[in-house]
Amino acid sequence: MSRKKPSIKEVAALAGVSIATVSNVFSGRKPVNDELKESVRQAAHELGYQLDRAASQLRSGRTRIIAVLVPDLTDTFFATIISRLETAAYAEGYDVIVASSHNDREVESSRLKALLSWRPEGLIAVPCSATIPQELKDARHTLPMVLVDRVATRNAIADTVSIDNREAGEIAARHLLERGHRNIAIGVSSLDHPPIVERKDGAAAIISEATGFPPTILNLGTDIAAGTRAFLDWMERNPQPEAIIALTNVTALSVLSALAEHKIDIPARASVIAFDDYAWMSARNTGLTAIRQPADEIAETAWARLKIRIGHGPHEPVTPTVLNASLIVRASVRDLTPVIEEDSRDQGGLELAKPGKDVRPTKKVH
Amino acid sequence: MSRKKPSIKEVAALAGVSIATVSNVFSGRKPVNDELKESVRQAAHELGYQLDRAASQLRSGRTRIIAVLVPDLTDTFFATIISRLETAAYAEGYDVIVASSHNDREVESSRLKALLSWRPEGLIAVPCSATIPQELKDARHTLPMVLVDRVATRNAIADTVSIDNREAGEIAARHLLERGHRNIAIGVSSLDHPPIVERKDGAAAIISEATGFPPTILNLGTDIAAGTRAFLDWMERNPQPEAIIALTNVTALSVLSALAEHKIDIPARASVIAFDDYAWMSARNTGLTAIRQPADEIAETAWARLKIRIGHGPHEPVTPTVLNASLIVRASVRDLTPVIEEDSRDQGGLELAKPGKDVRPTKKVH
DNA sequence: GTTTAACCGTAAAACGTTTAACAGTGTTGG
DNA sequence: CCAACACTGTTAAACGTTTTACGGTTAAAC
Repeated sequence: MSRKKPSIKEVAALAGVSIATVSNVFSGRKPVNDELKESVRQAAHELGYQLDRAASQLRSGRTRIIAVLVPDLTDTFFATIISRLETAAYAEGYDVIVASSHNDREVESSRLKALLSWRPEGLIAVPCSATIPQELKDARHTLPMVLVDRVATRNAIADTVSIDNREAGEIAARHLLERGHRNIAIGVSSLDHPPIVERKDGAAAIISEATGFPPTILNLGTDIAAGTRAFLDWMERNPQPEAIIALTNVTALSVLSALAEHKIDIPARASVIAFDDYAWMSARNTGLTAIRQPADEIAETAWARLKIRIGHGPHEPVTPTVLNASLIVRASVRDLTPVIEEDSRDQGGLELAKPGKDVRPTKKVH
Repeated sequence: MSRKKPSIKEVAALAGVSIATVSNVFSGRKPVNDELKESVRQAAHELGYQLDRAASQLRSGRTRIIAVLVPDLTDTFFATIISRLETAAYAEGYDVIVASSHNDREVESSRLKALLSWRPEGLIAVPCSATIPQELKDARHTLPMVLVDRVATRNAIADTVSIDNREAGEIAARHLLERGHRNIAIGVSSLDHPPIVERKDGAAAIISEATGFPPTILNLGTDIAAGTRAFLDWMERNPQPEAIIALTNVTALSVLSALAEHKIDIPARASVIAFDDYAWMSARNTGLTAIRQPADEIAETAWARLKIRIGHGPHEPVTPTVLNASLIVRASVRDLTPVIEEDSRDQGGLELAKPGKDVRPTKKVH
């Protein structure tokens, strides 16, 4: 029970071999006679020997580290990505170092510096805003990296993995329109995030085209409590919309909290489409209709992409990968389309049918 | 734009000083003349110099690393703890390395080994089961560590931070009993987790005492989908309980999903007390009454404790810290106590009153 | 029986820092 | 005026690995 950690030298001494042999036993780099190997193992075990990473890294130049940066660890979407990334990387002998920018550009920059000081062999980052931090730009030619989610696909500085956000917005809007909604508000987290802008643009375009006027855009931020207040404020000054599209899970939570505060029934008095697909969304009597982002698939694609990049070096052209979101239909969107033939352009649909649960069967649309 | 990262040597050469001086400029260990300092900074900037952690660690023996192990990254409770820990540690110049055991003892052991190979200066761990992994036991005298949440407070091998789980269970049970519930089921995640056992025991004791018979215990596991199925299975074979205490946020989600599947209204047809306090719990028309664990406070306490331990060395006696959970009363528990004087021992209370929202004001009970 | 080759070990030189020991300057106190 | 000291900077020795170059056996090939 000595205080100091034993080094390879002591293992070598105890086993009666050179340190190079000990190194070879553990790294498997060169073959070692079986019984020697055994006695080295024995000696190492006896001393409780453990490789010193720092020394190993220094000498070999390989760190086997993958750095991961996300805007918020407590957002299940990012947590899912990290979790997936961690197992994938670990399975291939890499260790993952995680940092969170807490949705703050200053912090992001500082954490990124810390991350890079580990000399990672690869980086997977979800930038917290549209402005790619300088650290990333500087590193792009020397460090394999892939940017995920909050990135513009055009003119990206590195490989990207994201979803077709415009399409996602369109799907949500179309679903609402098909069910007869006209008076639609869109809750966004921040117009500084490219995907949010795209979702919003996608939804807004479809809605404008169908209704002739653009939907209301509500900026609710990335903090749930603040978003709730913002939505409540807005509700006080405006007529309540028929339907709300929340372009983020955080936004959805803000909207739902605000509606709950006023005991506004969903979907009887307001329809909601949420973003992302979490357990709590279906663990309610009126399950939330939502746009699902394939978090697992995003993580796996990013990892696959990073490995390719690590293999190929920086001279391959930048590759954007775009995945597709899908609509999960549950019960939070009311169907306003009248069963009897009527003027479906009627704007006052809200008061038409009497409140009641939507009893259509739940189904998935690709 | 050279491929290779510049070392301290090149910075020294460019600035025309010795490498020791460069080191002093960055570490601040010894004072350096202002203009020299400036020219070193200049040179470093010019070359894009960045300290090599591996070399630094190897020589100094200090890693400034805190290792953190949790059972599941996607569980918001743990994510919150990590997030808090990360900022606290970072503010004091430490870097955090996170690993998830994915609720698997094998994985836990393997990840722990990886974590320890970083030679961290401290470790904060949430073990995934009651059996403390051997790696931790081995390290307890050489590595400052604090065990969080899933630990028994008695005979702990290291400092612990947890909540008073028995009390938490009691609070939940008492709340239900006070509101006239008798037929109570308890959903647990795993009886291999000491806190869960304590919560269960606390609740069960109170319930047994009041009703004369023990509550049903439902083992729903740590996976939401599996838990939902388990609960549905159970519901098929048994009369639905008046009230359910879910001793975990995952369990709560399982129970809620199952109830939602059968469109069982809360609290009209079933009352629910959940665990932990998340945004989605209040973002519903009938907010969930829940036992709140102070995740932030747990993280901060653990960090404070770890710092003390790092300062004091391993010879101080082990200190358990116990925090308190609190009941957040919302609307998911129905009040069965009759307004007119009646036999409150009536077991068939379920059919008595007609379904309706509980409109009592939301209030907190410490 | 000598040459080659294959095999398995070892010695020693890195890797990029930190740090103890030292050295060269003023500056100050006696 | 000299010893003592503070102040800054340098030299060189670590730290624990990996890895290159080499050496010594043994077996195979001629």
